[in-house]
Amino acid sequence: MNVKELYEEQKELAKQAILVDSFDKMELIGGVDCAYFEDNVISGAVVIDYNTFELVDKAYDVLKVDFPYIPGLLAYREAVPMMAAVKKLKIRPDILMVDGFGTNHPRRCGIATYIGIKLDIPAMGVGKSYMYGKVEEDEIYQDGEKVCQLLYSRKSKRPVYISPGHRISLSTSVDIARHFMDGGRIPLPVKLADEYVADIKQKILKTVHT
DNA sequence: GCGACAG
DNA sequence: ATCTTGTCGC
Repeated sequence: MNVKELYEEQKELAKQAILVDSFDKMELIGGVDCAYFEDNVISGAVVIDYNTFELVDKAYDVLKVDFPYIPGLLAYREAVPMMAAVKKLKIRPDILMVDGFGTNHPRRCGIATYIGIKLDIPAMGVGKSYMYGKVEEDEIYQDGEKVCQLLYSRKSKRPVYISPGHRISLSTSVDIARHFMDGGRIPLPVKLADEYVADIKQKILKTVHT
């Protein structure tokens, strides 16, 4: 498939995105992220208890990189690995927090939306840098529609970009992100997933000298 | 043609 | 994302 066809697929998936809360509970929140070494992708998923902030489950996978990084097409590089890690979890999270964007995307199909639809699971995006759209104050608009909220932690000067992916609204996504913003810049689920894959990476490099 | 667009 | 030392600040 060429870039043009992938663009079309994203537009089709975007049409299927449900941007209103569509779940009956949010007790377990998942976090997913990726790390790299040579031509491998390490994907990791964690599950955090919304009320106690405890880590209740985690799983990872290591796969060969099979797609380059192309702005706007990150999902085609990291979605399969991330979904593989999520499928290995023993405990299913009620909502998934993905490192990246959701509907705040050139074709309204960031990796959070992509994964949410593919796995039919509520998903939201947590981006670390500007992606797309008209910035007004601390929110971002596309076609006059609010698609992203900037969140600033007490410390950091740089915000985190929150956007809904699938089966969840922007406001609820922001509520959840705020709930897990204890101190640091990155919401807990994503932060733990990030530390998790970084840890797995170190263990692998330490074991397999190459 | 130019610019911009996560990780 | 990743390659990398020291260094400024709470």
